[in-house]
Amino acid sequence: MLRVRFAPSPTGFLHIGSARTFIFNWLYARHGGGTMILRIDDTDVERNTDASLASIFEGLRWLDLPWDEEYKQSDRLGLHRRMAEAILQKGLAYRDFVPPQAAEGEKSGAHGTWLFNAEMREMSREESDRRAAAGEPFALRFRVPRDAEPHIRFSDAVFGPQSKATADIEDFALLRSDGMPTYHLASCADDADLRISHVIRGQDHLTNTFKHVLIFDAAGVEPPRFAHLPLLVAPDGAKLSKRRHGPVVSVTTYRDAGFMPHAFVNFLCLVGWSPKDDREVMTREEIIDAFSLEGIHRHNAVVNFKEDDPFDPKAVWLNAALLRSLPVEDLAGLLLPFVRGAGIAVEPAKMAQIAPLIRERISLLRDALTVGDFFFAAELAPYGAAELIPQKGDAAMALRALECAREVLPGIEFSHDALEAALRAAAAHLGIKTGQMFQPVRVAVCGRKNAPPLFGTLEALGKETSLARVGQAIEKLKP
RNA sequence: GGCGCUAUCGUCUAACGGUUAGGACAGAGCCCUCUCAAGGCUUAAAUACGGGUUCGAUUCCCGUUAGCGCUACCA
Repeated sequence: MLRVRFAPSPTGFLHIGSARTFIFNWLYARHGGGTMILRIDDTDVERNTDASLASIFEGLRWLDLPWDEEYKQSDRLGLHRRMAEAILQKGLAYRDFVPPQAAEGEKSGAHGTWLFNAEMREMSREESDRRAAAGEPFALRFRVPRDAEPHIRFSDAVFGPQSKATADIEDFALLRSDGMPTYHLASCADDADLRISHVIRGQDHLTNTFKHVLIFDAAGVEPPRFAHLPLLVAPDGAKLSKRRHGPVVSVTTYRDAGFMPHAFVNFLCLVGWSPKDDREVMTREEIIDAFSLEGIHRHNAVVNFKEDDPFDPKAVWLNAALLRSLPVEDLAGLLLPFVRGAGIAVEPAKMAQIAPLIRERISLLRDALTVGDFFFAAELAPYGAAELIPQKGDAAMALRALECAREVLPGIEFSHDALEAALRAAAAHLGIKTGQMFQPVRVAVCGRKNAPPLFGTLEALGKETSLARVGQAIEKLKP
């Protein structure tokens, strides 16, 4: 039975590297007809926050990749302690009574890797039991079998055969002196209990895996299969971090800018994994179908964001491509809450008229606010009269064009075809090029030179607004 | 410091040991066109370095360099 899990710790917002780990797990589960489990690894009571937990759920729900089962480690502490106790009873762990601060000093003096405190490791069972019974606090440490087991080996589905000398593995903690399990213990105990078949996680856990293999062995459990993912890094090569890179790496930043969940998923898939052919724009089903652990890379990948632009250009392009492929009525529905969220009152019918005009001009949903600002604003942003002057023309030509427009527009139906016919006729009547006719009108109604196609724009704006803006433009041009 | 991992265009990536080292994004140019886009075409751009093995190495091995990760009673 294929069972995978994503196990975030609620110590910050959901960042894109974590999101990718979730996505890869989800894809692997769906590809193999398995079960996707969400497990909150909240054994670090000191650093957990409710806000973080909320942010993680918010981000994951937005991805729209539903999971099948959900657990929280803090509900399962009994299980963790039972496993710790079993390992202790087998003599494969021992109590360490050295207070954390004192241990710190001892380790910093060590050359190479600190391995263990001999006094604690070799303490008699009687003394250990007596001190524990007396209530003296202790951490439980794993007794790494350096003599019996010179090497620990496992085969990683991505990185291949892995081996490490036990002489290089320290006696790591299983239980803290407050009785809480450490990540290593809790993670392994839960993976075993939840019958996780594949652990797919970040490469930062690759070297931890030797410890985990040790724990599984000590517990007498067959370890799951491991697959480690290369890390997502910043353009300077540093691991993506919440602290250093801030909200640019938060999933909610993408959501709030108007990424489509699937475009975001599509982008993240392509970073660190490849379908091995030239496909890039893929549907969810295509990705599920193509997904395999063999397609995952072994080197870190850069998310190409900048100071002034937090989004990788490819992610933006993927999103733009997805928006363009949407039926216009769907796009209008997506745009509506974005525009309204900016405090602009707009009716669905009007949004439906605007959507096809801006759809090839926006990459993110929020771009509608800038690309289509003149549709939403009652008053146009100030612009210079010079903007109204067409190519190879002058102010007089602009004025004639606008006055002609003011004359013919009131008498026609404001539909695309009627507008086009009227304005082309006007150009012919004035003896100027169509562009020289259209450009002053465009600037008059949009307030800038670069804008969506004119006739549809006039239609969406309506007769009243269009004529008012043409009138204002004429005023600008009058001496 | 110790241990581990990695290395193809600016970025994401493809290439049974034999390819003019392919694609995409971003860039440049041209076309289309009422502007801007979108679309089409064209273009520039890479195997980190040094040794092997081999008839032949981006591909296999070793070394160097660089980067990253772990080295917590964090996860």
